[in-house]
Amino acid sequence: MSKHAKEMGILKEHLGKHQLKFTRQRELILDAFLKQEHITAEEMYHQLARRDPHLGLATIYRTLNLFCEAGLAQARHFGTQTQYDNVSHKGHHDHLICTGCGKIVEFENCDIERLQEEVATQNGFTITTHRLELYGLCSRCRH
Amino acid sequence: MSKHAKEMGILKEHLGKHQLKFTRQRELILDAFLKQEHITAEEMYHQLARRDPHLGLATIYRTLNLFCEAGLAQARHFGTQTQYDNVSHKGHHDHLICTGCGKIVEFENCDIERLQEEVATQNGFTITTHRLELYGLCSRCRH
DNA sequence: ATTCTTTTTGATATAGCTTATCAATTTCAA
DNA sequence: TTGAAATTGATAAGCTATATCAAAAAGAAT
Ligand SMILES: [Mn+2]
Ligand SMILES: [Mn+2]
Ligand SMILES: [Zn+2]
Ligand SMILES: [Zn+2]
Repeated sequence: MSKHAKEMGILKEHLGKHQLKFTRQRELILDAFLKQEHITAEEMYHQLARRDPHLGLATIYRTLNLFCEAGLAQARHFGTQTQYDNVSHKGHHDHLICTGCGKIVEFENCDIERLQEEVATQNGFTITTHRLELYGLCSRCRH
Repeated sequence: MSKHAKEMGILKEHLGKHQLKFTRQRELILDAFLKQEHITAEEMYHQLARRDPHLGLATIYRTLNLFCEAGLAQARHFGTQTQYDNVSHKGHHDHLICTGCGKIVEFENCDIERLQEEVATQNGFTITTHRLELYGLCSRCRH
């Protein structure tokens, strides 16, 4: 049984439902993606260049977007490049980002989530998604 | 006494401190900017094309960024284009954004702000900025 | 008012990231 | 094995924002 059998199964299920095919590239990229928490398409491109020098950047982008549709990834726009967040093994969360070293810490706070709903209700809105990012310095970078 | 005398004063003070010059374009753009809550550079470009067809897009971008440095504006990245937020007459706030019609509602919630600080402290971070955006449907678009 | 230095402007090229295009290749069900 | 349909990789194109640079404008000093 392969290391990422469960996620590979989720992908295959998604592929099956949408008349998409299981390819060597998709397997390769999923395997590498699941070893990361957050990664950009470019980073993944360089990382995989060793294993398969012919893998195209467009394929990386297409495949990471496919993972988003399959629920395995979520695109996040922290800086200039899109970060693909590996959400295969976790639920909703938000982020603390160190502007010094780029460190990203995930957190979940029910109280904040609840207050967001309150704010929305007060203004007649129904929330579908939200984005909460706290930027600052981690303890190491502050000193 | 002009309509935006106070803000024009803030701009002039900033210009004076930084060896920058007061130009016809800067005056024109500030005047138009202060009539908006949120606006993109392109929108402003088209709006002002009537008054001054020769005004360049680069000048709009430069000038709106100048307003940010002077504390009159804040750049926000809601969608694909940067929204310049007119903060000349208000303090910190976050946003509710309707994905149906594009409506933007501003709000401020001290409890959320406080909880954000708590989260940061728990993780050894010192927050310098944050971004909180709630996306959903406004009451009109839900029905 | 004129001169002169510095800043600004507008047109356009360029950058940076992501998606679109398309011929060649691969998948996979029949 | 065959053949229709999807995928891939190379590269062009799209889109927003900034960089470049010669010409124009600002404004302090004369
Ligand atoms: Mn995350
Ligand atoms: Mn605002
Ligand atoms: Zn750090
Ligand atoms: Zn709406």
